[in-house]
Amino acid sequence: MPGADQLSRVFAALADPTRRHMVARLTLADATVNELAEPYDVSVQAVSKHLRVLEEAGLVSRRREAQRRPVHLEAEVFDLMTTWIERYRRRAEERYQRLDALLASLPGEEGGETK
Amino acid sequence: MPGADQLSRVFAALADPTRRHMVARLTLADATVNELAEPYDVSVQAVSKHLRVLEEAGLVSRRREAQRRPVHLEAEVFDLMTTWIERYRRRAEERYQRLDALLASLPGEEGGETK
DNA sequence: CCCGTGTTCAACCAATCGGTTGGATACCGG
DNA sequence: CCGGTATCCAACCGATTGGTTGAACACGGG
Repeated sequence: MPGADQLSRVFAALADPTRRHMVARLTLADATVNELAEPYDVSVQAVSKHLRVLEEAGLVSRRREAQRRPVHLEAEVFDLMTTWIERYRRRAEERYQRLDALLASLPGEEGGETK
Repeated sequence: MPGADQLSRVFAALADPTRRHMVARLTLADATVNELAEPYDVSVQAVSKHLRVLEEAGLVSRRREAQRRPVHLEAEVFDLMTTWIERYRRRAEERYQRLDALLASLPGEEGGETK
């Protein structure tokens, strides 16, 4: 969507299985729109639209090469997601550790809610 | 999307900044719908809808506790994403290494830049 | 028991999405 | 310059999204 931040765009782009599949294919080699369209039974224009979504998310770039416009994966954008995910995963794990410590320090049966 | 796979659901769920913010908050502590709704100027029903999206993605669960229904983060689902991401990031990196090796082995004039 | 608080369900709405078809546009080879 | 191939832009369509409001449901405490 228009004013969306890049992280939202990246997640949204990868929410579509067709686009994930294209990204997977592009880890092997750059490809043209027609090559990318071949495995699916949708129109080339639909694939072109998917590529625009991936491009606006910063996941791919296109260069001009004669009539062709090969698509190239920009894998660094993955870091944006992993940074976000790892940050909160770490926080969640720390929370579990605190909870475990609390439970371990409790003397007995059930007890006093300290909140 | 009804028939979507879980990976698509997780990516789609996190494509919304409000939902990402809720997930971030839930790494600190479980919370009720009303507590989660408080920071935003949308209706409680809208927040309830967001929670349903997160729940269908497997990112949160809800238990019943008197009248309240506290929401709990299920952080393991993050692994689904990191597995996917790391798999293709690795492939992309391997591809770069092959490309570098190829370039290094070329009898080239310019560019023997080994970095 | 029933009132109030917390949450969900249902209908509706505008905007967006993923797809289509049809018509530009860009570039190369003859 | 002209034709062909590759790609994009524009208009349209049905389904989904994120939001609204209003009513229903589920409990626990006086």
